[in-house]
Amino acid sequence: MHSAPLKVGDLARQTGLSVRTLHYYEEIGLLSPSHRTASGHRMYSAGDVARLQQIKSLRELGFSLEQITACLDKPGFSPLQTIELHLSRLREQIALEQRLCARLEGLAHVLRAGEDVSVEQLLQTIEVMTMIEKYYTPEQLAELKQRAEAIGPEKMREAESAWKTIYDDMRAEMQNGSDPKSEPVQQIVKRMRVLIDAFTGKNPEIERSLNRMRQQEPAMRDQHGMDPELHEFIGKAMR
Amino acid sequence: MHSAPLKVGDLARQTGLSVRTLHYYEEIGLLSPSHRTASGHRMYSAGDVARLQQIKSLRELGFSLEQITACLDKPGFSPLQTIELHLSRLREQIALEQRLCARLEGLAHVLRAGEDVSVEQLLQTIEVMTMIEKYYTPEQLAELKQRAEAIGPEKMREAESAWKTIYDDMRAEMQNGSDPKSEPVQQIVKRMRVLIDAFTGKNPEIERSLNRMRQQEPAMRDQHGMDPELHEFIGKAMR
DNA sequence: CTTGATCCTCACGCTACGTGAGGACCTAGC
DNA sequence: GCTAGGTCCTCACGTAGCGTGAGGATCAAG
Repeated sequence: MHSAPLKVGDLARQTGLSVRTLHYYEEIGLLSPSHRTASGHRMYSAGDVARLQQIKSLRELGFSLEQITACLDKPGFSPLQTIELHLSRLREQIALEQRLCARLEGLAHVLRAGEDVSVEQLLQTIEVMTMIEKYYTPEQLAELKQRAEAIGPEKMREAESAWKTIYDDMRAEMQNGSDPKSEPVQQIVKRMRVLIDAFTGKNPEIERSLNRMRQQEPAMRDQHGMDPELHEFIGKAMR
Repeated sequence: MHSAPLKVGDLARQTGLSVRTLHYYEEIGLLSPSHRTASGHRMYSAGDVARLQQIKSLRELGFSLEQITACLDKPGFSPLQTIELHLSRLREQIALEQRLCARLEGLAHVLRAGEDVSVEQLLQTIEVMTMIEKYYTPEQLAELKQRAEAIGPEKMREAESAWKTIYDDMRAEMQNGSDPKSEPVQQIVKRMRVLIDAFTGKNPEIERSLNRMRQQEPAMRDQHGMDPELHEFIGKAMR
């Protein structure tokens, strides 16, 4: 009536584990076969198989072999507490990975937009992203992301090139020796206003964050071929 | 103008890494200090520091040290593809962990309901849960879960005890020798119907799954003190 | 009796470092 | 010049959960 004891290979096939795994489980005292033949071959009884099933169940729940050993061998063991601890850690890890996922998605998005995906481009994008995350609150970032999706990628590229022409025009005015308060310069400032409002959504908090970042991060300016004099000139023009 | 080279301890403090980590990065050829003193002390230049910053950025994105080495040292390297691969694996892992989380939550929920949280209780609950997951499709499980939440835990416990009295009453009828088709037995069947409908939500798919499980899993019956004769009797009564 | 499958133990490999051990070097104060 | 405390060096073992051989014994079938 009782099933015959199994050899390692048979048990391995039956459970889908490897022979090495069963050896290891014995090595750490988690599952020892209840019998050995005279020649030293392991013989697993039905009870051993049942225990292995339990081990597999607990493994699928993500417990470590050490925890499983404690759970199965210590008599007064509280599983609920262990599970809750395990759960809290798992939830934390998921939250962490989701944040990471969001960052990677953003990164992939940016890289897909530009065609050159060199390592330098990657590293600079990362740098910009971490910098951005430093200056904006998570809520602001969510708002920015939402607005970016509403606007669409073509409009984003248009804005990108609009900034370039604005900088070119500004530089031309500066090299002409124009007064920052003069009419043609103020016209360019109006074009900047439109773009900035499109970016910030006229949210004053976001505009403050943007200004803080522009002031404190010299690396940001280099991106668009911005030099200190031009920066100074634009600063005057915007007042 | 250029910053002085740093010793390991200084670099470690500056980056928040450990000295051992920096030693290790050199060991695997990821970051070697560009100079050593005559006595063998490592001296990290500003360029080394910059490279370390890049390494840190890529590490925060979850890349392995081997991937980072490849990324930084091979000239023709496509980051986008790597990131997308990384992303897909990460998303898969998150999905896996979320399923695991749901299972652990269900487990914790069941364990909190009953007061005895012994290891046997835990293992039996796991067994029942995996069995349930085998017979119902994920959509059906979601439906069941939703209904369970709508009903609330007290009603669940009421249903639990209602089942017990139904089994008791049925057993009494059986031991009285009643005909399964007789009026009092059919009254009990009606009470069963109500409970089953409450569980299945009158969804015929779910009822089919339930019947399949009841037929194929003898272990399920033992839970409520069900024996083969009683099972047989109830089967006749329900036709 | 041979042959191929299976079994045994031993032992190194993997990741990304932590944690000493034992000894050389550096800087400050005396 | 000497000492003391801090910092540096290399070497080497430990982690979790096995994978992957090496080299040899045992088993079941023909």
